[in-house]
Amino acid sequence: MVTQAYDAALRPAGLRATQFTMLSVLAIRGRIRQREFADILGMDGTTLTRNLQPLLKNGWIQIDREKDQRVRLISIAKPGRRVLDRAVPLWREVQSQFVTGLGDERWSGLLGTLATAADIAQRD
Amino acid sequence: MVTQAYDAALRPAGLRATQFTMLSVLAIRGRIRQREFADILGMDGTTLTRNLQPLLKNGWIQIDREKDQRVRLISIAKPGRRVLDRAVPLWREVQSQFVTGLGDERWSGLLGTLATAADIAQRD
DNA sequence: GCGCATAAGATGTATATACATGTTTCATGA
DNA sequence: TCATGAAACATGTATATACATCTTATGCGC
Repeated sequence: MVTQAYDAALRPAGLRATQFTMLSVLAIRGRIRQREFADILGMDGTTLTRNLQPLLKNGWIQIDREKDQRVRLISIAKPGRRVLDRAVPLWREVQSQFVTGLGDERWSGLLGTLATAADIAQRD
Repeated sequence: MVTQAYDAALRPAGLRATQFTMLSVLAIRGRIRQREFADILGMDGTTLTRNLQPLLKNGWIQIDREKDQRVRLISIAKPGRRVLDRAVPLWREVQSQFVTGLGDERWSGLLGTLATAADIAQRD
């Protein structure tokens, strides 16, 4: 339900929640190896390979090689920055609805609890 | 990451987390209308239509009609109960890892916070 | 009883997700 | 130097997810 709310809020910008997250990471981190990108997103490597396709198709990202020909370097392209800029206010709006609705206490508690849950999930 | 942990734990039983949830609801609630089933799961109606297919293919559920020919009544079938029975101990194991790892305090806090988040998500 | 709005599902299309496995490239030890 | 194992990524296949739209069946007003 939460993902549906974020998807609905971002729809006017033409972005899904996953795509918004991916472009945001690229905007903040700059050019990054595909492998490291998958780790940051907590996403299986093969999932990332598929999820890059819509972004590439729209010209929102760029993929380069380095000396090591196995590695792909992912970066956000100018059209990607434009669509991200249009999406950020929409994201802020829905984000603030959740933060305000939950209150600072429960909001920060949620972040901490989910981080711990992710740790537990990776222990196995 | 959490879903991946549940999927991995349930794999020996041949169930995905979503399928475990669906069969559990059917086991508890008995025969139920497809529409109401979707509401309980917080799942779009068309998503439920697709998600029923693997369960049907495996003979785990049964679909009946009632007087109103538009309505489909979903119920768990015997093979579904068997696979669910095998899966429950696996689910308990991974479930207890999260509950124990988080502690009762944060666990119950998480349940309450997520319920509120779902309310907020549905307000729009 | 008829027409029409509505309810319940199904279908077309697109994205998201991951496991098993395949391919290419690199590093490393004999 | 060369075989071999490992790293990085892609592909085959299956499931999960939802929006737009379609089909079919009901209910309701007149």
